[in-house]
Amino acid sequence: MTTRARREREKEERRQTILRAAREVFLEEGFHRATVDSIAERAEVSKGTVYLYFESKESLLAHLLLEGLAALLGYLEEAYAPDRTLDAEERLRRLGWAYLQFFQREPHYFRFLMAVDRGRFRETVSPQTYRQVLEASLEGLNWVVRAIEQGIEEGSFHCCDARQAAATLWATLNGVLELMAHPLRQEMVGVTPDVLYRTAIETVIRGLR
Amino acid sequence: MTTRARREREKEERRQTILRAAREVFLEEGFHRATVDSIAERAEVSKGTVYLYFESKESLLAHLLLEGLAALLGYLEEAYAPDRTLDAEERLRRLGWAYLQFFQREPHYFRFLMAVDRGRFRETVSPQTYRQVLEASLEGLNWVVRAIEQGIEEGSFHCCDARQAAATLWATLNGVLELMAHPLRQEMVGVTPDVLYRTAIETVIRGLR
DNA sequence: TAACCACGGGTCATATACTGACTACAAGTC
DNA sequence: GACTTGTAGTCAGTATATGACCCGTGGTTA
Repeated sequence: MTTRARREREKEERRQTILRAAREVFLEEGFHRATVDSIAERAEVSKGTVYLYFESKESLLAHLLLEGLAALLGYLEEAYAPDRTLDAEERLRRLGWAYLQFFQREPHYFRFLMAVDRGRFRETVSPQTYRQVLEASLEGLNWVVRAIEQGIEEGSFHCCDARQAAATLWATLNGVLELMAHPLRQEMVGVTPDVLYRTAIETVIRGLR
Repeated sequence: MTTRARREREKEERRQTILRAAREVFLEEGFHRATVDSIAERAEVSKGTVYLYFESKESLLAHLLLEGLAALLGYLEEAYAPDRTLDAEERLRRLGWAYLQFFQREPHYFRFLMAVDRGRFRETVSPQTYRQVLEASLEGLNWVVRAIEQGIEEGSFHCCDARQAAATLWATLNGVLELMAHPLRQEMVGVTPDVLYRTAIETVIRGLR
């Protein structure tokens, strides 16, 4: 039936509407102060409908996080290009660029991931959700780790703890992205954000040689 | 309830989807050959849903016509500006311009009105629908009639049958609009459509003086 | 001419989606 | 420790959508 496709489309749209509303309310109020009623109201549905699409308030949070991370992972995997042969430095540059892309194209997800991962996140969600989020995050970092390990094997990077090095790169880039959101800081630094971003990547790469 | 507004919006959207589908199918197949099943399919709903929103196949046609005419009447009334004082010629120019606007902004309605009003329309619909459509059409023409009568009263137009003059203007403009849809004819004439349109209006007005 | 059949307008019992008043309970307040 | 408040989560009731079906019409064949 032609109808089938349309109905599924509409269902997915409603789901997304609810997720978007939840994201906004969580960002504005924080998870604890946010109420399911206000999410429902923002999404223009009844509370019952929210529970028709998501089993609990926490699962709204989990879906936001996991879908955001899934999107990021998509960007990273494509950048890494596992089935192409690229040298380690090239891979790192591409991964860094992908992260910037994610930041620019999915600003909501990015902001949300950043906002959630501070404060008492561990106590907020079930151990299960916590584990899933942790695993997805690690999976992201792993693309970077893999590129660095490749560089060590190839002899172009000096020997070091790859995970630690990956974390350094990640933290560095976060710092630059954070700066992008603050015009004042940007002006203080006096460099356009993308030059700064590129410089940051190159600096870390040089440090790894 | 916040929900209320959204639900009414969605209902109206569905209604419009069905109307649009009906318009397309009627134009492609003609009223008789068109089937309600194919309209439902195009609108991605079941036949039952079509009958939930419209009571019959004919009422689909009637709504398309009457809503199209209502839109046109809106343009005309605004152009005539009953509560402002304008001279007759200015009113005619504005009415002509409004008709062009309608043609450009509501091409679907325009095409549909043109297409339906030939062939065996009278036998196709109930006398009731026929009367309503006729009345709405006359109401449109009446704005033109009124402007011409005003010109006669003011002494700027020579005495004539206002209705007949209005029909002349209308037919003239239809001719130009028809031409607009045919690039070849346009090229033959060698004048840009809006110059032609303006000329046509001015010619008729001059003829009325 | 009569028997048949395919088509398509219109119906309605059923299925799906949505609602919001309600319950239960946790966290504060006196 | 009783009492209030606020909110996560439930469910009986309602609104909306579906498509198998009914039935008349107009065309076809014997």
